[in-house]
Amino acid sequence: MNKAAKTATLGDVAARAGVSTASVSRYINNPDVVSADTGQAIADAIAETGYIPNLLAGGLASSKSRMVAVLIPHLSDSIFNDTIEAMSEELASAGFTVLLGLTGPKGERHEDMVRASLARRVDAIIATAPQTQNTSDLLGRSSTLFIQIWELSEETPGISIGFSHEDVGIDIARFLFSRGFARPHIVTADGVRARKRGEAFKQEWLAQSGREATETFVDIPSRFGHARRIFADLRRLDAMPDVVVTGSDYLAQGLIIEAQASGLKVPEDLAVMGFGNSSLAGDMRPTITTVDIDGKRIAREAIAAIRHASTGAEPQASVVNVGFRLIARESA
Amino acid sequence: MNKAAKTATLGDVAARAGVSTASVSRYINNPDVVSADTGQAIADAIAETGYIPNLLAGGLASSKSRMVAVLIPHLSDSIFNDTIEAMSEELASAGFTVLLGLTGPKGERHEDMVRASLARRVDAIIATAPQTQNTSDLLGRSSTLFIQIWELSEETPGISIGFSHEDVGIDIARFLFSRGFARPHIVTADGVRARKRGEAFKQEWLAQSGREATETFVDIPSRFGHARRIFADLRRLDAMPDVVVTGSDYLAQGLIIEAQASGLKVPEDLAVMGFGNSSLAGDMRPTITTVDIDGKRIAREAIAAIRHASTGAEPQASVVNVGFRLIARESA
DNA sequence: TCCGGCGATGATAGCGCTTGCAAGAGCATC
DNA sequence: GATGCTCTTGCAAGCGCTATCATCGCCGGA
Repeated sequence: MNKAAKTATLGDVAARAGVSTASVSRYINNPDVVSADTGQAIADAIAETGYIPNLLAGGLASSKSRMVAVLIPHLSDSIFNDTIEAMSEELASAGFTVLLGLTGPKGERHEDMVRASLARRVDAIIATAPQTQNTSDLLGRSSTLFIQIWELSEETPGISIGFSHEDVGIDIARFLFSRGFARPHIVTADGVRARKRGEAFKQEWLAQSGREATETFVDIPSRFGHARRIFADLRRLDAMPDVVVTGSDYLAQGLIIEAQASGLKVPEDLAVMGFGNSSLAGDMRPTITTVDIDGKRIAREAIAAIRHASTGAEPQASVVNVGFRLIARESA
Repeated sequence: MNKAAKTATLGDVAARAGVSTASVSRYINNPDVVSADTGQAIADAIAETGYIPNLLAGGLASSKSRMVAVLIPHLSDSIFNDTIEAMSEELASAGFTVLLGLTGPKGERHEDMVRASLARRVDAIIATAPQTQNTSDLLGRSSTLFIQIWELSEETPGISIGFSHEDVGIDIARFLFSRGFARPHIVTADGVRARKRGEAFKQEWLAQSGREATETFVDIPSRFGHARRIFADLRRLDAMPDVVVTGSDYLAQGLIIEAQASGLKVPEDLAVMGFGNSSLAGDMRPTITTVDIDGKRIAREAIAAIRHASTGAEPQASVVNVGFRLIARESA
């Protein structure tokens, strides 16, 4: 192993196999188009030289980078993690490389990340946040596919794959009402989606029960660490709610722990609803009633869209609704 | 916004600014080397054309991609998340793009990811897993910088930035002994690092107390969901331990919850030690005694190493010990 | 006045790959 | 035996940028 030796190039492989670089390139990208004999010769040459394709060069030449940017707010306690994990695995097995962009809890760095992604000439940008005015300008100019996930948005250019947050709010309201709860309190994170769920929930609750639900706001994201303060706020309410609706399983878990620590029983004294069906939800004591989002499905739809776009065909359905599932467990 | 228009290139900007492409390139990569006048002209031209550099082309030409691959086992319930988050932010602000590679809990896809990273000609690969025989061959041939984090490894080529897992085991043993615990039980994940901590812990405990610690093994990674089974196992032991040592705060949290659910008080009836100082550790009830790893520090050291290597200088210190800090809280 | 030196700029040869185009080979058809 | 296909292959022109080298003023010192 001569460490100083320059890495082998397509040309080296071609020379060794006694064919043209074009054939080697064809073999690598689509083995079937070369004859069996040359194919074998090339395969041998690749093995002997330890050739590793240079995808920078390949991307430049073909103007297809086979890279996809995944933009999310943050990593820890994130309700997106399961989706991102599924996304990353599906993308990898489809031959795409994932560029990770953390945009900050409030999307402070969203535009920077979009810009960086465009500079890398990614084939698509998958983001949990919508396009902003600035980013649409950028994207419009480059015609890069923009896929917004966890959302159904008709307005934004590009496609969106997700579910209706309004419907989630409505379903939760109906579910809790049917379970006989009387004084729900909703903890809404300071973001568009959570607000949509919150509004829909409150309206539907009013429609069902004729009474108003109470509400608290928290900084985005809804995380475990917020629970102490929120629980303390709850205790200060005129009437303690009988169920609290949260925007993430992490926060739900936190509230359950706080409630128990102060002697309340969950769900008897206080019930709690989560959101996201993170892996912890089914393992918590009590298990957490929550809303499941099918991350794998979102990932597959996203890849299908990327594939479709790369054929040059006209964009098809620009809004894909993957739905959600309310999972009734012990906590509410 | 003419969507069909080809994206502007360096040449377009140069033409518009009335300078050569070389000058534009210089301006972009190092604004100071061009005169103020041309600089201004170029800046205007860039703004007018909406130019976004093509980093694929740039990387090809300079053979510096300014991309760094970050390879981790998985995303959810991961003790690495805080480190990765820090890493990603530091890298982004240093102008690097992060390639995310999920290698699978047992590193099933480690080699694939290394190969993909090399094909992208990343400037460095940062991984939590060590090089394997196959990957060293690959890396040796390409002379790409390999940085192993969360580990101190003299053997592997490349550099490693982390801490001594043996020392962690020893410190935990001493700490628990000094707190007066008598029957520790250690839950060891099925991975090299956890084993190192486990062995060191057991030896040191024996040395301190003259008695053996009991041990259980779990599948890697140590996650929240394992807690039920482990706790059940604990109850079946001849003598219930008075403290259990885990490999992650998630698992520790799970055990605390199980213990409480079955009527035990933590730490009075059963104490629990975590590992990693994830954000939840300080917010749990009771707060979790754990070991803190300075993720930001690891990130900064990694970037320093990448910077150093890119100057072409000889590799400096190949093992950087960032240490760790045992944080005594309520759970043990 | 002349020359060395220096800062700023342009011309240009690649970086390693992809792909349209053309050409050669093999073969069935009439 | 000529014609027209299909299947493989090679040639060569880029893809958009960086970096080396040469050039051109211009200033200070001799």
